[in-house]
Amino acid sequence: MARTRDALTHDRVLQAALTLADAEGLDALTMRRLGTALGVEAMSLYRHVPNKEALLDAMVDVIVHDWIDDEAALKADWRARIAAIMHRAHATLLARPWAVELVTIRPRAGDGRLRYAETITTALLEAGFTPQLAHHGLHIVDGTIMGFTAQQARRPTAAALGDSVQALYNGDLAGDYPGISVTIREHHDHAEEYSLMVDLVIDGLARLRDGHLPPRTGSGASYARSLV
Amino acid sequence: MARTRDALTHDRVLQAALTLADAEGLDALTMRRLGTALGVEAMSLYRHVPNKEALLDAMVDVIVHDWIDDEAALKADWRARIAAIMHRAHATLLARPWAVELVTIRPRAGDGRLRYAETITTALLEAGFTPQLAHHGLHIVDGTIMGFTAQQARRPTAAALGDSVQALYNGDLAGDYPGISVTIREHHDHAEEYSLMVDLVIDGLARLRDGHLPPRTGSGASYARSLV
DNA sequence: CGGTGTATGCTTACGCCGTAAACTATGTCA
DNA sequence: TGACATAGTTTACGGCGTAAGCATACACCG
Repeated sequence: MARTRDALTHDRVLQAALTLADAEGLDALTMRRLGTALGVEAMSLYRHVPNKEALLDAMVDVIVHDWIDDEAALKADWRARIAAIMHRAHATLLARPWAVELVTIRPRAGDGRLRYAETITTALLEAGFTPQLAHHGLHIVDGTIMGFTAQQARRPTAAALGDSVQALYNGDLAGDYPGISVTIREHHDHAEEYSLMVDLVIDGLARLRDGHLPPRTGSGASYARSLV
Repeated sequence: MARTRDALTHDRVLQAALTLADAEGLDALTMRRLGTALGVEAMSLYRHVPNKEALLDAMVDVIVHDWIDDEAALKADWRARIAAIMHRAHATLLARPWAVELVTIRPRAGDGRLRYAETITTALLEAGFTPQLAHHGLHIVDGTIMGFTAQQARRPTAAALGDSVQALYNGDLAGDYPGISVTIREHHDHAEEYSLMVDLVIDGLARLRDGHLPPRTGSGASYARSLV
């Protein structure tokens, strides 16, 4: 049945997978359902994708690549460049909350992820960071994107978040948790908060580059030891 | 068969789940295998746990609670207090890499997580942060823990990381990715890098409290728009 | 001491999942 | 025309989470 028309391709499978995940979440992305979405049996997909893992990795790569897909922004000053990537990543992930899980966990690096890392690294190197500090910087930027976004993407599901959080809003637990009972009602603009963090991180990087070491609190080794 | 001896309890199930995940990873944690580990059929577990999701949530709560389980450290100066929590969290998660996936994704907040949030929040409030800033601060700290740790926990699996990273080390891709080809060989001490980030974040928080706003790069709204 | 109610764990079964293996139908080119 | 490669199908297997109903053994009461 090698029809020429409507032939399946790796890319059609990949796009359909993204669409399905967008529409119904990651749990709905099964090989059978993906097949159905493409009008095809599940096993047919295996002609174009070695296994589901590889498909997920490819999805990650598409998403991460998108973060640096803005030529205009990438010509600016290093701060603006990195800010652009961070904001784009944030927006992408909030639009596709299911992707957070994939992006934060999957280790396999395809071209998209490498290019993303490359873009940040060269921005830092060109801005006068030492290779060592650029390396740290990449991890700092990457970690900030993942951590912040994971956390904010976690929130929207707050409808089904657990009674405790409801109770907190009602002030019912003010005795047990006085601090968060106060702060939980604070005005909360995700974008604004993220923006603050982005600028804080970029400013921190600049200060590091210029030799302003933050006051050290300790190496952490003692805390690690206290776990045993 | 309500034996008095060796009776199953919620806590025994929970502990066994943690042990199994520690020993063989999260994929190995199935209800059947967990039952076997406890010398019991899978369905017996459901007398003590409503479903697997709830078990995973309970595991998360144990882990997060552990982050603030250090009374000595929690009496110190606010910087040291937050640093202690962050380092403890990092150490815990690196020791239990499988937990990263759970902790970063699961939204349901039990007592452990609430108490963790409470501890950080009150530390900040006591240190003179406004409720608004304390709220941001909690998210900043939490995001940093998750993001950084997820990333570092991702690395160790680098053995099975993909040929591209191997190639990078060999310098084979220096043409395509000149920046990371240079920086990837940088000396890399996870603990030291994390320490740097912790201090950078805490210093950033202090500066925020004291009114030193970092130079703003933009609200991010434009990048969000550029996605459409 | 014997009977009974109830908590605890077991058995069976269902509908999902990812995917291995073998098969069939199609289009290509000699 | 006929052989071959390619694309999609069929069938099947072992594993998953868990619903439903059953069996057992203890705790308590008379």
